[in-house]
Amino acid sequence: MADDGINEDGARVTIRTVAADAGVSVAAVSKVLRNAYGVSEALRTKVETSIERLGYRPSVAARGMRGQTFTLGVMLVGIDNPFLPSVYRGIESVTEKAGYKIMVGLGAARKETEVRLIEQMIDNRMDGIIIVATQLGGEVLESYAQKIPTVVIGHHEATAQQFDTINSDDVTGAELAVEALIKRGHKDIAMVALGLRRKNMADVSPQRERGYQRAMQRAGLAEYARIIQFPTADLPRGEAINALLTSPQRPSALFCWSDLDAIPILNAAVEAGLSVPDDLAIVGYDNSPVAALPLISLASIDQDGERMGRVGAEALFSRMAGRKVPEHILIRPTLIPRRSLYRPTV
Amino acid sequence: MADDGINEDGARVTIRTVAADAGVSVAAVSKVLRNAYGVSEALRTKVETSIERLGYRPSVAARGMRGQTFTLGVMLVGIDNPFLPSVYRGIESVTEKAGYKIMVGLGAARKETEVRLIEQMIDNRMDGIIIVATQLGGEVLESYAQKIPTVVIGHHEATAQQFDTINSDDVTGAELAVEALIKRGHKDIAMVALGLRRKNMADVSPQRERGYQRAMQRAGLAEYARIIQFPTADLPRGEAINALLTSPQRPSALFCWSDLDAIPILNAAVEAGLSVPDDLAIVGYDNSPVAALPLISLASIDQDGERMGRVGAEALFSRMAGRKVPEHILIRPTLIPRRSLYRPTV
DNA sequence: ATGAAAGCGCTAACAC
DNA sequence: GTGTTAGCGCTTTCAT
Repeated sequence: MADDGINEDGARVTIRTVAADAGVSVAAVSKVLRNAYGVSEALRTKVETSIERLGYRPSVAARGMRGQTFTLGVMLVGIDNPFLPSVYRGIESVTEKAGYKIMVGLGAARKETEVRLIEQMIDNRMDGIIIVATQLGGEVLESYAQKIPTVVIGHHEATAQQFDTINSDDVTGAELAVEALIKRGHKDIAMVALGLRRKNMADVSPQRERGYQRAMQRAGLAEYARIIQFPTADLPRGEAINALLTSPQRPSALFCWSDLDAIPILNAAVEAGLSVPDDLAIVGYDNSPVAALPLISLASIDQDGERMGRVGAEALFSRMAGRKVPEHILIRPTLIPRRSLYRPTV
Repeated sequence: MADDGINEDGARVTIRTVAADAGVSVAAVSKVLRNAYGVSEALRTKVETSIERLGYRPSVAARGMRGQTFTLGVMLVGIDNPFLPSVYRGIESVTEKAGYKIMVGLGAARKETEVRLIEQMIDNRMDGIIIVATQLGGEVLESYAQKIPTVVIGHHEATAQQFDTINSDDVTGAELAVEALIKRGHKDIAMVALGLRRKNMADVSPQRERGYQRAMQRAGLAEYARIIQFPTADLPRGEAINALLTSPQRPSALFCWSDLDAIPILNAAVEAGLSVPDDLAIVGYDNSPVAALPLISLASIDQDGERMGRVGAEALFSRMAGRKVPEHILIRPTLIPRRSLYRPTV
């Protein structure tokens, strides 16, 4: 049992145990641990041997009291959102290489929960945090970012000074979707946007609305343009979908701000006997795994979440290294065409 | 800015700041913090007032060095698994009430990743950990459980001594599925199980295989019983599905160990022109959100993940409070009938 | 009931 | 290049 960090006496193996075992000072061990400057090769190997043999593991708590914890906080908001796993993988791929740990905060998209999680991460002395898809406002974020290096992913705040933002170019994404629909001959194209309740000018949905409006205008279809605000709660959404599908002004095509709405709408449309895409074409946003299922086959805008995660982690590291001037990075999304946009040519 | 834990001088608010402000000793403040015995009402209110005014937040790191961190580690394996969010919500509902924080470890189902995460949680001095759906073996878990109060969810290890287990009654779940298929007149019922590579007698899949075998035997259908081992990697799965669907011995019904396999199979079957459930009935396991989509409508066994999470968190608290004798709890699952099992009577 | 003081395991000046 | 030592912010005896 030499590898459990407890020696034969049942005493915990600390930096002192290692120092004694290696016949050096605690400072020497600490320096080896941190790859600090000024250790001879001989000393280093001696210490490393002892560490190995004793199964020593540095206490994160003790470290956190003075130096770095080598741990990053990642706040994932909206645990069910299919977009998050890919972002997380991207972040992880960068942090792993850098030898950093991750502490995840999971939370429903409630502001108080988010605040609690951020404070928890500050309390835990994270070296930096990445906040994904938050509902929090710019002022709150600025104030936290003052205390801890911060990167925000999936939340537009282009004038932020204290933190970086990584976003999909949501305006372009919406334009891609609308243009694809126009190319298929659609004119009466409506958009389904995120309900008012949770809206906030920094959110992604309004950006997508801008792209939608722009594309419609540019194509001279401004008269058709209309945005349907969808409720965010689940229950009333069923009614909203029905209302939309049975309305005499039902559009011929729909651009949805998220697959979260597009998928239920697609389902309801088919259930109601409509043909997709003939009676109603649909393009969603996020390219979630479900959209790719053959029975669903929902065309969608792909944000490349993994890339966003990677870029975000890299930005955080450069910020932790001392960069002060904020970076606001947009990543170009792509359209994934599927059956909800056009029938495959048989 | 009294609420950011930093006072006007820019110095961090510590327990000493609070003690000075309240005119008491640091020991007194500590006692109030921990609701320790032996503090007068007067002192308590004085201290609480100061804490409030200064916006003091105890340092988790410092706490971790001696006492409890009031933080639980939750290890969620397989970030995409749709079963996990519900378990997490269950855990959270209990810990929140108890005033405990959660630190989440997210990991692909790779043993070395899992080991790293568990050790990270021990390093971070979590007060206890909940491990969900791990691939780790019983011996490894026992050895970690010796160092930290541990509860394992979704992993059968009924003889474990050092930790508790919370599981769906997977044998019963499988029986429910098979019996429902038999009731619909099926005889030639095959099972799709988790591939050999990742198998481990403690996993859930073998339990479901037992239930399948038992139900088939009891119905006198032992001659039809066969278990198809599915590869876990994604690529070869497409071929495995095709082989299954085009085989001359294609069964009339399928029980899948997980929706993860059932959904792609259902999709492929429909794409291949088969009628579900007429040509092939399917019952999955997990009742994931996708299964409920009308276009999918996959019958599935519901594990009630939220309840499992709640029960797991409660077990952990009682273990942290001193219980030594292990608990191994089974939770009865239910069948959610949908179109993949029977056509709705029109 | 309250406080003084000794650590917990580590980092980072600073001295040698 | 290596060691000594003073904290970091808290908990916890042990006096008072």
